[in-house]
Amino acid sequence: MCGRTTPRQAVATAGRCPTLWLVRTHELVLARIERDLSAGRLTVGGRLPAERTLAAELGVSRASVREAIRVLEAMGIIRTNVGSGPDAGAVVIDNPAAGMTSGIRLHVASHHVPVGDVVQLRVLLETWSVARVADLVRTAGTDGVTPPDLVGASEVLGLMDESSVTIQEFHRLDAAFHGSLVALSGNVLVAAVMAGLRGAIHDYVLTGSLRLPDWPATAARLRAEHRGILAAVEGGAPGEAAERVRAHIEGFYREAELDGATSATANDGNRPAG
Amino acid sequence: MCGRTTPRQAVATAGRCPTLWLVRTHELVLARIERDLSAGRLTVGGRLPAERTLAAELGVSRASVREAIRVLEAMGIIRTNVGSGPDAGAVVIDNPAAGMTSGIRLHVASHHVPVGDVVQLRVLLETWSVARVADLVRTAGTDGVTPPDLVGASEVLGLMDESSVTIQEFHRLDAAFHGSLVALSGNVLVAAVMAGLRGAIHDYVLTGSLRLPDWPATAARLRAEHRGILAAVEGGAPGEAAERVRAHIEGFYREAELDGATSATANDGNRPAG
DNA sequence: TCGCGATGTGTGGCCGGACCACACCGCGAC
DNA sequence: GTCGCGGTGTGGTCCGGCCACACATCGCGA
Repeated sequence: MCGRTTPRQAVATAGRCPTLWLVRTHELVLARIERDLSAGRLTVGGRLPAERTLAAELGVSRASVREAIRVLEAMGIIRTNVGSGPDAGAVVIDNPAAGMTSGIRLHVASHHVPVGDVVQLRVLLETWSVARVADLVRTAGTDGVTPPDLVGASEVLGLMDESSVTIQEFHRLDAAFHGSLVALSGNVLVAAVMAGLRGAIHDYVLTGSLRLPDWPATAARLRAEHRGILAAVEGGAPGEAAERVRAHIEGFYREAELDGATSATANDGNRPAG
Repeated sequence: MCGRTTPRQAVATAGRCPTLWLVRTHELVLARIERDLSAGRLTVGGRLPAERTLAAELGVSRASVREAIRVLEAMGIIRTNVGSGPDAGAVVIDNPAAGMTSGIRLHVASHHVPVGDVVQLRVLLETWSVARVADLVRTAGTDGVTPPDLVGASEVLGLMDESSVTIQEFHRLDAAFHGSLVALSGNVLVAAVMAGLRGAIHDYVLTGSLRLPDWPATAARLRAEHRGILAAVEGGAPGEAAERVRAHIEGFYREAELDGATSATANDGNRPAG
């Protein structure tokens, strides 16, 4: 036996311990939950069994259950709450962006993923998204496709025009605008990755903005570019929308001097602005 | 005080507990490690302090440290090993794909991210990558750019020609081929996301392949398509390479009947906008 | 009868201590 | 010199406990 005599040892027919059953205990819990998710026994909004219950059911310690729950929480699969009532316990949510955000942020922190790569991927996803949405606008009606609803994005732009918005609020609204456009592309995974990218470098963006010599001027330019992007989308011009988005994003990162060398071509001069 | 009197309580100047210091203990550990990573005190290949040491340093319990370590492990930031020696303990690695894989897989399992969305994103990333690599080939030499090294990809194709490869091996090599092309694009984040996408739906692909009526024929077609993609890349033809990749991926998923409705617009053909 | 405080119950959060298997390291016997 | 064996430090696992929290219930007094 191993690690104290335990119910789990009853499963191992015979012999040594960890290397033999070759999965750590918390992975066993993860597997169980993933199965429940897959089989539909657990759906968004549902609740996991209580930690103590789950531990007893699986014959593992509560500590192992908690480790698994932490992982799921980090992935944006569940959310935990103390207390009692309908919202207490570990409820299944679906927030892929959360996991993306922390994961990417950590890898950026470990200096293995350059900020430039993040920006590059963001440009790729976002140009694709707006092009797609613009194309939906263009083809709407011709084949029964309902046109995408752009009022949300438009309203956000209205809020950004308020002169009282702080830099923080501005970026929050900016995220909302870009996010709503990407969401209209219909691909939830792309939207999640996008949100993750944004979140991962949010601090960089904020500190970069605070360094800008003339934020009001920059903000005004960004507002105008947003209008232009939205107009291109509303006009059903995929190519123009994509190009405007590309210029918008790359321009800002260049101005904020966040265009750190991409892992791509670190050798050729990728610091055009000086 | 709260949760038994503990060193940590000394930090809280006064008052209630969890909601007041509003971060869970393991997040405190995560923050510390992220700081160390960011500051370069912790680099790839380095080792975290022992769990007991870390717990003592931060004034938290070993359980909380372990929860944080589980999260980092799930993200592909660290890898843990028992025993002693240079490889023991929690060593910093950098495997973003691992976190992506499990994260995406879980969200697919929870029925919130359709397989079709995964495929769509894969097509987007991979067409971009091969187009980029092909463009690098095309412009190589003209401005001091060293041409990408395609021998690795070519060798993998050679291995796939062996008649003895099983379906499992075939898909492993297929992943290696696509992975090497994406890696040549130079964007490590794109490569990581790609690997994550592949891993997340690997089981689907495998079972889908086993269902195919005539696997040898399919395999032969896939091999030919790989050759075509590689030729287009080697020939410096971005557009052709991208189109071949798109057809290759979409064709396979359609044949294997894995092109489940995308969350996007299940009605129109999921053409990448344009 | 109605309102409201005290009490009960189930939840996650956290702790400390314990034991195990493992891998290495160095000492001592041969 | 070589071999064997115990010491040491590591993660892996478990147990039992206590706390704060939020809700549900009951009982008491107005």
